[in-house]
Amino acid sequence: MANISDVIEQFILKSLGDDGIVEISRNDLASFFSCVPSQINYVLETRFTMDRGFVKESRRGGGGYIRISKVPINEDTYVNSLILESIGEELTEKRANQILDKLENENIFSKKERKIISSAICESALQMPFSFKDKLRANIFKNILMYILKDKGE
Amino acid sequence: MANISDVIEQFILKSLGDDGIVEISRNDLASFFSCVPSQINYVLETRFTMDRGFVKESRRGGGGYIRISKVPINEDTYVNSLILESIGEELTEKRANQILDKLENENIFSKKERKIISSAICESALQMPFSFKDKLRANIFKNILMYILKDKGE
DNA sequence: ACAAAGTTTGACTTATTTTGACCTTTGTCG
DNA sequence: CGACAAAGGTCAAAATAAGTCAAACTTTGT
Repeated sequence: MANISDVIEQFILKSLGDDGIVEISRNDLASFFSCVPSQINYVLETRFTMDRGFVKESRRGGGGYIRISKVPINEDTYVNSLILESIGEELTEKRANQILDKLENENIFSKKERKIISSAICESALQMPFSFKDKLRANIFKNILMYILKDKGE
Repeated sequence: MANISDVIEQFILKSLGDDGIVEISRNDLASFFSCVPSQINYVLETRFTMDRGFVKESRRGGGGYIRISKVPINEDTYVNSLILESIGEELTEKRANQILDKLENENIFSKKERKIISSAICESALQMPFSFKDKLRANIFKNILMYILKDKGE
């Protein structure tokens, strides 16, 4: 964890209240971590994504803020939207892991199940003599999710 | 044993902690041994293979790393023999399901876990414009098993 | 002596983070 | 209203790191 982005991410995660909401000041955070303000945007863009279940709101000007909220989801709706829209035709490993973060967080998959899935779609699993991996990954992922919808509760 | 690859191999092996995990920086290691960075990849490819019980993860960019974990593959278990001999280079869907039956029977995988795996390696998941599926399936399957070994008990 | 196998090297590629210059929005005060 | 300060936003260049691949070289076995 040697990069500052990860440190800031952890800091923000810890700052989330019980209601899953935190309000930060971009400039304050940046100066607290001695980095440029846009670094904060970078962290928000790469880590507090919709895929991971975060919603961001902000305001500029005096008294400006950035509010980050972790949104609760409806399992069926969420899984459905992953299959139908969110994943699409191609899926990078990074994004897949973000989605898995969320799915594990929401107890749709256990820790072990999540690891099974990530090891099924990681680079080393999809070793092949040409580049088709993201398509394949999307396909495998959706296939697993379809099963989750189908056999829920079993 | 005077070649640098063997020396680097030994160095990495010694660096493995009690948990069997070590995190290295490719560039640092290369400059420590005065070799080109890709030499490190060569060592990893030839010595820290799945067959020898190693799992590798890495990240590029600032704060990048290569993490090597040793999984207890030397214990003579069913899972080990699957990885080392039984599965081999190619695996049909039928045979995969036979193996999964047994793994579920032995409580290595729950019913749900088993279904996740079978949906990750079934025909429809591995849809692709040519035939390579059995190889891919073997690879994915072994990869999953490696992770199971790696995180056993967690 | 030669072919096969294994090792070394480096040019090129891809991924990720860090930094900074410039832009836009909002609030306040004269 | 208009100027200005206080926030946050955007985007691209630079820096940091790892990955790939093939050519050149070395070792080994027959």
